[in-house]
This record gives sequence, C-alpha cells and structure tokens, in this order.
Amino acid sequence: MAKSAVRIKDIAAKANVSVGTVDRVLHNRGRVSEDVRQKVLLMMQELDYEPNMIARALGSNRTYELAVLQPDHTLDPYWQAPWNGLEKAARELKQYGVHVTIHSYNLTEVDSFLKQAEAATLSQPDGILIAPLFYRESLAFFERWQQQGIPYVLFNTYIAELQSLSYVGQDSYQSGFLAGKLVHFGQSQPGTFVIAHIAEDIANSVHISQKERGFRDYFAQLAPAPDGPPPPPFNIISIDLPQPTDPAFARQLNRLLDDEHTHLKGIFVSTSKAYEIAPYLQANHREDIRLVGYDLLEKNIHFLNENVIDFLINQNPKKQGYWGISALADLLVFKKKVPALKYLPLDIITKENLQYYVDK
Amino acid sequence: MAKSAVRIKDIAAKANVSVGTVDRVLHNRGRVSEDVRQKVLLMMQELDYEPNMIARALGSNRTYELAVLQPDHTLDPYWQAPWNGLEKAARELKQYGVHVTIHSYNLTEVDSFLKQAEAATLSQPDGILIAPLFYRESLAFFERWQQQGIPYVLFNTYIAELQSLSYVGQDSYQSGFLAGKLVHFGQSQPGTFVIAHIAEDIANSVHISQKERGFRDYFAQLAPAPDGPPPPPFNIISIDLPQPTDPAFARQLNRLLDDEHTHLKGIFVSTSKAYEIAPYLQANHREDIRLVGYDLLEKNIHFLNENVIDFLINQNPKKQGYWGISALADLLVFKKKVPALKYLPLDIITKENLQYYVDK
DNA sequence: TTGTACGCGTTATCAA
DNA sequence: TTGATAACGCGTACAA
Repeated sequence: MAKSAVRIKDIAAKANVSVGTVDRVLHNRGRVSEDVRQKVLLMMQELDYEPNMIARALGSNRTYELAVLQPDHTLDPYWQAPWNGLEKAARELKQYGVHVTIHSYNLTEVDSFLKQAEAATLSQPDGILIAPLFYRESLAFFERWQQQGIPYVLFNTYIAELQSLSYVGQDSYQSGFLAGKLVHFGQSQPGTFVIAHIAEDIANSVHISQKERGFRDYFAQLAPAPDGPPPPPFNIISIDLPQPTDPAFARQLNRLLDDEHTHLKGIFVSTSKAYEIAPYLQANHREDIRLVGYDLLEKNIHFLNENVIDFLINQNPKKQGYWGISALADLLVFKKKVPALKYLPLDIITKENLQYYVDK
Repeated sequence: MAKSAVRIKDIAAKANVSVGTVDRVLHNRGRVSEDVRQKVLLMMQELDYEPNMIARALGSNRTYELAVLQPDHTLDPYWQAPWNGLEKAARELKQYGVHVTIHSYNLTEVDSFLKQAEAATLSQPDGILIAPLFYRESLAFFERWQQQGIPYVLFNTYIAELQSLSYVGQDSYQSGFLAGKLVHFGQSQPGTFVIAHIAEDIANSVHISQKERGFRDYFAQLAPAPDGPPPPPFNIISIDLPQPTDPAFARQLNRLLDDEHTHLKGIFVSTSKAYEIAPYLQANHREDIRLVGYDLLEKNIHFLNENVIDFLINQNPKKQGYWGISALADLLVFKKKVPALKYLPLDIITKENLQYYVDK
C-alpha cells in the first residue's frame, strides 16, 4: 500500500478550511488564527502529508540564483572536474528553477578573487558555493554573507567556520593517513619515506599540513603490535620543492634520489603534481620507489599506466562541485536538512581500476 | 542568458497551430498532416525546445509500475545493499509516478525464483529489474518479456543478452584482474597465489569463472618487461572449498596453510565470503599471507580492521540497485537514452578509507 | 485533421 | 482572518 497522494486539498477538506488556509500554515505566512492553525497542523500529521515538490516547483514560479566562486578551470586543470560537477548539478536542477552563475578567479591573484567575490556578493544570490583558497580574504566575505542572510557552502578547501551551511570535500588528514598506508604497504625493510610539497606555501595552507600530519601519524601508529615483532625503523622526512621550472627543483630531487644510504622506499606528493616527480624516477629507472599522489589528471594517468606512479588518491573533485550545488538546492528548494559536513570518498586508484573513475 | 522556458505554447504560436497539434507531433500520435508536421518539427528545432519534465509528470497523471526480482535480503546479507539502493531510487522517483514492487526469491531454491518471476510477469509491469542468478530459468522469462514488450534491465549478474535494455553491475573479469594486482602488489619473492571458491557451482556461474580468468591473466601479463628482469615464477592455483560448515572445509584449508614448500603469498576469495578464511589465518598467525575479497559485509569489515583481510573490492551493490531502477525510469519517464552497459566502479577498500564507503 | 478546455498539486493574488 | 481562483507547462478527452 503506497500511501498515495495526500494533497493539500485533502487536508483542507478534513480540517474544514480552504486550501489557501492550509498553504498559509504550511509556510507559516501568518494571518491565520491559532486554533485553525493547530487543527490544520494536526490533520497534516494524521494524514502524514508530504508536499509534492514537482507541483510546487511548477506552481511557484520562483527561481533561485546560485553564485559559485572557484578558480578558473582554464588556468589549472584540476578545476575542470569541479566545474563539470557544477554544470551537471545545474543541468539537473534547471527545471526546478535553479540557476547557477560561476565566478572564476585566478588562483594566483588575490585581487582577482576579491573582484569576483565582490561581484558575486553584489549579485544578491540566494546561495553561494565557494572554494575558499584565500583564507584570510574569504573570512570578510563570510561575515557579509551572514549579515545579509545568504547561505553559503564551502567546498574543496576546509576552513573551520561555524556559520557556513556545510563543507563538502575531502578529509585532508585522513587522505594523508591513507597515503602513508599506500606507500608503506608490503614494504617491510627499513628505509625512508618522503612527503614532497611542490611549490606550496605550507604555512598558509591548512590542508597541506593536515595531509602531512596524517601521513606521519600513519607511521607513528604502526608501532605497537602487542605480540609481533617491532616495526622496522622508518625514517619520515618532508621536503619542500620549488616550482618545477626552477633549476633548484631538479637539483634537490636528484640529490634525494642519488643519496645511497637514504634507502628511499617511497614518495608521497601532497598535491596533484605527482607527474612532476615521475619523470625523474623513470629516467633513473627507479620505478621501485613507490610513488603516490593525488587526482586523475591526464599527466598523472599517464605515469600510472607506465607503472611509475603506483597509486593515485582520487579526491572526487567532480562530486565536490556536484554535491556543493546539491546542498544549496536541498536547503532552498527542497527544504531538506543539510549535513554540516560531507566528506567525499578517498578512492584508491590503480592502473587496474582507473577506467571506472575517469570522466568519459 | 539561460535559454529560459520555451514552451509548447511558444512553438504552437510560431507555427500558427494549436498546442494540441504540437503535442501530437511531439509524441507522434499521427493524425496530423505531413506539411504541418514538418513545420512544427522545424520550429521545435529552431527554438531548441526541451520538454519540461516536471510539468509533464504532473499533467499526465500516469504511473509506472516497476517490478524487481532479487534474492531475499533477509536470507543473505549481501542483498541488503542492493535493496537499500532500490528503496532510495524508489523514494526519489515516487513523485514522478514511479512505483516499485520487490519480488524477493530464495536464492537457494529455483522454485522460489520461478514463482516470483511468474508473479512479477503476471503483474504486467511497465518495466522489470532482475538479478538473474538462475541462468537457465531466467532465459525463458526474457523471452516472454520481450514478446510482451516489457523492457527489462539485468543487474549484479551479467548474462550475455542482446534484448535486455541494459546491464548494471560490475565487470567480473576486471575485478579478478584487479584482485591479482592487490594480492601481488609489493611482493617480489617467488611463491604461490591462490584463488579460492567457497561453495560455488563454478560450472554454472559465469561471473565466478570470469573472475578467475581475470585473476590469472593479471599474472600472465606480468611477464614481458622488455628491459627489466623477468618476473619471479609465480604459481597460481585455484581451490574449490565446500560449505564452511563441512569438516572438509577446515581440512582442505589447513592442508593448504601447513604445506611449507608452497610459499603461499596470498589468497583471493572469489565471493563475499573472505570472512570464512580469515579466522584460519588469524588463528595460525599467518597475517603475512595477503587476503583479498569482496564486499563490505560486517564480518569482512571486522577482519579488515584486524589487518587479516588486506583489501576488499567493493562492487557497489547499493548503486547497482539504485542505477538499475534509474535506468528503467530514464527510459520510461524521462525518455532518455540508456547505455546498454553500466559498469560500476571497483572500489579498493582498506582500513584507512573504509569509513567513506559504509552505508551510514 | 485540428482546436478547445479541463485537470494535475501547488502557489499567489485579491476580494470578502 | 479567510476563501475563491487564476496561473505554472503539459497531457488528453472531446468537440469541431
């Protein structure tokens, strides 16, 4: 027995009022006496009324303007995927009156961010989705949005922020922890594991340092096997590399690879740029050194297929965009509760299961 | 500029006909002169008309009855997940007039399947989703459904079948291949890898033998590294185990574990029953033997957390149910093209990323 | 062969 | 504080 179709009309009849009255209590628009209100509320409960969202979308001709702030996907390949996710969500929600405008900023220029954020704010949207790569500058806008009563969702980059509706993205700490497992797995001889940061301002980048903490914690918790032998002494070091175009990049990397008594077992690249390290391993025939990185960029995929990169951790960038928009839509059009935190899966990608994760 | 809202009314006006006429050509119901038809078609193209599915669902009060044939989820824990997926899809599509009825059969009794399949057929549904675990018996029903013009979708168990609308599920061959990678990864010493079938009628089960083929092919393709050293000689054997309650189960397993010169490196369990093998490894402190299996059952998760199971391959059973129903809905209510094959991702699950895949 | 008018469940306006 | 009633875009009898 599918509890089929209890309509506003039904509860109106049962409560001896008109549909207009029911509608008023349903959306507490006021202008209805308290006793009638209670009666209607009761009837709604009794009949277990569920609004027909389809009819609602059709009837109320209202539209919802959503503004998105994210780095320009034509300047950095990583941001293509979130962009695809946004577009997909936009397409699906179009019929519900949802319209999304993407404000792209240049991820290397603060001014660009400020300008776009300003534009987004002035457009008076009904909701905002933001990848807050500029920490400090974002905070000021959060304040403004909150005062204006505009709900906003953070994605991709976590900022501890109590006022935002939700954060959609990855758990950086756990992804570092997982990376530890992946570089270590199956290696029992003592040696060194490296976490490599490429051209990152670590001090100003919360999620990078969380990744490092997770990575180190993985090896730390390896210790206390109660009955087994103690784990071999692993040496965990982190290196900061400059831009790959900088000659110092090759110099530092080669020094690391050439140092015989380091016993280098694996490298974890804390960003999506594992493909910058891979050529050096390949050139020196050091495919035995485990290499783990992030994201299914074309260049990463290339080295995964060449067995130079062993694992990629997929942060599900497309879904980040998709669910970010969905969260806003859930709040605004479907009036659903939105969880404050939505961690996306950390997919482990190898050559053998890659095909299922690349966007066709 | 969002190409906002071109309605039937608009194209009717532009073509100097009534909405009724437009509707007739839209659904080619005939009864419209060819020249008018062409003109309307042209206008539709020019205006890039997209039907408003929401209004359509509301206007046409038609409902769609979907029948599902799958093993009883109260008798086998694996089937809980697909069931959840079905329910989720049903909930989302309810407002579009989609109603799904689940016909559960006992996966150990052919008669039960026949009875439920008969019932489903007689209910004259608008579409059928079936997990065809009984190969031969399913074929007869396919024939009937095809003759009755009822679209049907296969899920979970692949059967080469040209008439079905779609197959939604995993790629068994590739999952065996992946399992090969996972048991082998990081192990360079020669030794033996085992693929274990637990209480399976392999001859009658296509996907189990596909898994085995994939598994063996993984090791076969390891060979020809053009410049590197030849791969170590791996020995791949398969064993058929009886029901775990059968004393022969323990006997065979212990014989395998005790045989010193087998140099057993890893075991791949071809079904979701890795948890039946795990206790033996644990009891004998043979956690060094790699163990890989399928699916996030509670018992498997337990041994994953205990480091006895190293990897689980997630076949995404919940999504199988979800996308199975979605495929039917896409065809029937949204009139969309449905791909003949939808392979779900083969997620690699470890202790460290498990949390993101368990159904909360 | 074509056009008209009503209904789907909801919202929103306006008069009572 | 209430109740009619016209939209919303589409499907569909039924009339012409």
